[in-house]
Amino acid sequence: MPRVGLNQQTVVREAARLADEVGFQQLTLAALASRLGVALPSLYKHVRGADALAQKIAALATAELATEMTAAAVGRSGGEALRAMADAYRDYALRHPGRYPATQRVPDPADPEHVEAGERAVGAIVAVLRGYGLTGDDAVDATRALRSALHGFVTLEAAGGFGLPRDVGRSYHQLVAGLDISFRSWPRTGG
Amino acid sequence: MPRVGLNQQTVVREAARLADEVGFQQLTLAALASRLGVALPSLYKHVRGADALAQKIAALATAELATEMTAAAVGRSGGEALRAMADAYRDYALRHPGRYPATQRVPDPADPEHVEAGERAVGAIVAVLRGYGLTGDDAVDATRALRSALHGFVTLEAAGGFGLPRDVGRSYHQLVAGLDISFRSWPRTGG
DNA sequence: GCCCTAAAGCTAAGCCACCTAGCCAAGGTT
DNA sequence: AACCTTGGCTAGGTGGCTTAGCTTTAGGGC
Repeated sequence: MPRVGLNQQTVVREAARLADEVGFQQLTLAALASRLGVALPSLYKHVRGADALAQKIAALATAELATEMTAAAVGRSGGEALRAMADAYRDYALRHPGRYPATQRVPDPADPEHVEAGERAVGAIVAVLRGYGLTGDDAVDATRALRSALHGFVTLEAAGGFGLPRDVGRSYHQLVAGLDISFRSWPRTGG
Repeated sequence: MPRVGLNQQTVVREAARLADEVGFQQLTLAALASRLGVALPSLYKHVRGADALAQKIAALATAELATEMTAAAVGRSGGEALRAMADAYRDYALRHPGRYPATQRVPDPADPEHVEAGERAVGAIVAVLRGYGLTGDDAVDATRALRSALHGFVTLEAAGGFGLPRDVGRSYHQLVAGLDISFRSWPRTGG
């Protein structure tokens, strides 16, 4: 039996690719194993199990998303930064329909890379909000609002929740424009 | 073998109750059957299978949510209606953590009650937006924004995505306040 | 160059979920 | 009373995930 030469990274990357094709929920160890040219139990040499694999995909996807959000916002500020970051966010979700849902998994404290990726993602948002003068509790509230709006939108879009013919991209831009207005007039609690 | 006297409604209602206890994803036909005092295959006399059951729970939950949203908005308008409806929305999600995710399933065209429930839910939102003078394409965009924001928030909240100690209810109220501001200054495209 | 060992692969087997087939009894209808 | 619909059942099959335990590869030390 010739060795395929897998390691955790190759397994997780291929799993992420497969998830993008078939959907995160439909990702199965059996399909992944056959894709990698290996019998199913062999995967356990590289990954602890299905849940651990999901967590690793989450760490990967969160890191990728954080990187793209950060890249979009760099060199911009205020509404421009917000729009660029929001576009990058939706872009990622559309390009990676399988990985995206994984990004919402709460980071595993036992996985430093996952934790760090989550912090980078939130950090990107906080940096943009600072451009609106939002800090402290205000920034926490605004971060939650921004995450909710973007996540909710791309989730509903992916689920086919927007049935009407109205262009979805336009709706997204309106949503982001609304966030811009909200953040500019966000009530300052001084927290 | 004494008959238990099940029918589709009792099965679906108990399934919804069970989902609220264990989570929508963790709902299993085996657990439901044992809860109903019946062997697993007997459920198939009332429900076509696991997916059909999920769809029926979705129809039930969507109808309940639509009713509560409508009730909250009745007799109110503008920001007051928006806040009441948003509170009802989050309330429902918190009270019914198992049913809530089902409400995001796109209505089954073959199930008139499901379709009608979905229309009532959207109708409640549209009615509130009319109080802001939003109609046509503007209303479509605003509906999508509102759904995204509320759904995203309660989803992240349920997933434990809000780690910081900052009070979640306050953040939600800020989010809704932001939506109020956005809708008041929503760009009118005259669509 | 040989051997030893860690690790990467394998087969076998068990658990649990969903689903189908086909049987039997309960209970209302004629 | 006989009948037939229907709601329950058992048995059995599929496809997930997982563990146990074996084999062989491949690399490092002598």
